[in-house]
Amino acid sequence: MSLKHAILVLLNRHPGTGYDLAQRFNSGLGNFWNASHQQVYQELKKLDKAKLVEFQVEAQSDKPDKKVYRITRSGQRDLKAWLAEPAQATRIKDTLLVKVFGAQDEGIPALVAELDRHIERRRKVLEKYREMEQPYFKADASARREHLMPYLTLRRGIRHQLEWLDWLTETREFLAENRLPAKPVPSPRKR
Amino acid sequence: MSLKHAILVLLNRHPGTGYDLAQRFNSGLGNFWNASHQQVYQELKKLDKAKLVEFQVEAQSDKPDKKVYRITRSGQRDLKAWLAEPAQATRIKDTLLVKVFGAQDEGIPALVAELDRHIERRRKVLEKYREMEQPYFKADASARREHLMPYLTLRRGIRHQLEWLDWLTETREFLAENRLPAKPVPSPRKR
DNA sequence: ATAGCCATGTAACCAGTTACATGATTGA
DNA sequence: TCAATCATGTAACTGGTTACATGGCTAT
Repeated sequence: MSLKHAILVLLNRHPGTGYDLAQRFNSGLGNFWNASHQQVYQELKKLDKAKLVEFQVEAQSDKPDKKVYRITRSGQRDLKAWLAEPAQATRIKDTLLVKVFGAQDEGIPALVAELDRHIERRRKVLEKYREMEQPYFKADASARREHLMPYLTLRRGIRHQLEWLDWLTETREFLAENRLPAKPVPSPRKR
Repeated sequence: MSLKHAILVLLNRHPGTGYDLAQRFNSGLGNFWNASHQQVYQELKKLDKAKLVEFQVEAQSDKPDKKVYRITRSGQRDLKAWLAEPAQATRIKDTLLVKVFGAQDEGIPALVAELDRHIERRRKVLEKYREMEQPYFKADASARREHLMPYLTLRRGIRHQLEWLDWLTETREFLAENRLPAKPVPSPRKR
């Protein structure tokens, strides 16, 4: 698990409320690590007890009061140590693939429709990522350097969607046209 | 979740023991849906109670007795209904990406070493998948038709490893040489 | 000897999801 | 009036991991 560290990473960039963190988990880092607000609030409580984060209550007249959390020194030490640890490679864990694996003849038309839905969704996500990519190239060198790490992970997201779309469309074709793959997956040659 | 259905999918192909299923979760389907033996035994117990699977005890003199599970009619109905349901698209959830996102200047050399380890591992997995791909192309048309669905998912696995390697190597280069990406991720043109 | 495979399980814990709960402000 | 956004939380449940436990056979 690394919800703990995902939160530390976010607070290390800049302080924020639990609500705010939950929002950030819907974009940026959230594109490859997600958490609900319930989880975030619980985790912040734990992190506070462990003195890895601290907060200040800000009273607001128009909106509810908020607790603005920030990372502590000890939190930064913990984060640094975690970043240096080796991470284990994750496996794919995907329901759609279980369905493709298990599909029977009668289920093929329904599966093709399902693949179409996924193609649609992946296209939209890709579009969103492409829009997120633009500001990086409009920025000057120093801003690019500052946002390099998030941008590198965004590149992973873009590649990931492209790869999905590639597989989804070829698989859709094979099943819809009742054809069999004729060749192994091509290895891209080095540029 | 779909451990329940992953097990039904496996037992629908052919019967097996809990131990056997746990093994199968380390290859084939297991390359994109994993489960430990502890989980499998618990789940089989539940599935048995729900009458979706049944088992027969086979006594063995040399090895411990075993329970061979098979899917029931009602299990097949359940599986069929599940296969027809839409699946939601999964998000990436990956510790390595959190680390890349959160890395600070002092941590870059360690991160490069980490990326190298991941490149090594992904290469090995790819090699394994490439070996798994060969029998498919050595088989005749009817055997290919029979193993089509598992092979299609294997193609996803291969593409996935290729995509990872692509990203890992480019990211490694950017960080090791302290260069910035000069262009957006290229879109592959249609073949 | 020792490690690995076959074969089964329990118990404790941690992570994550869903449902429930409150309450003010703002815009359609 | 209804939905959305800001802001916080609790409770119950489900899924998944780690540790513990047993025990015989086979190959190095």
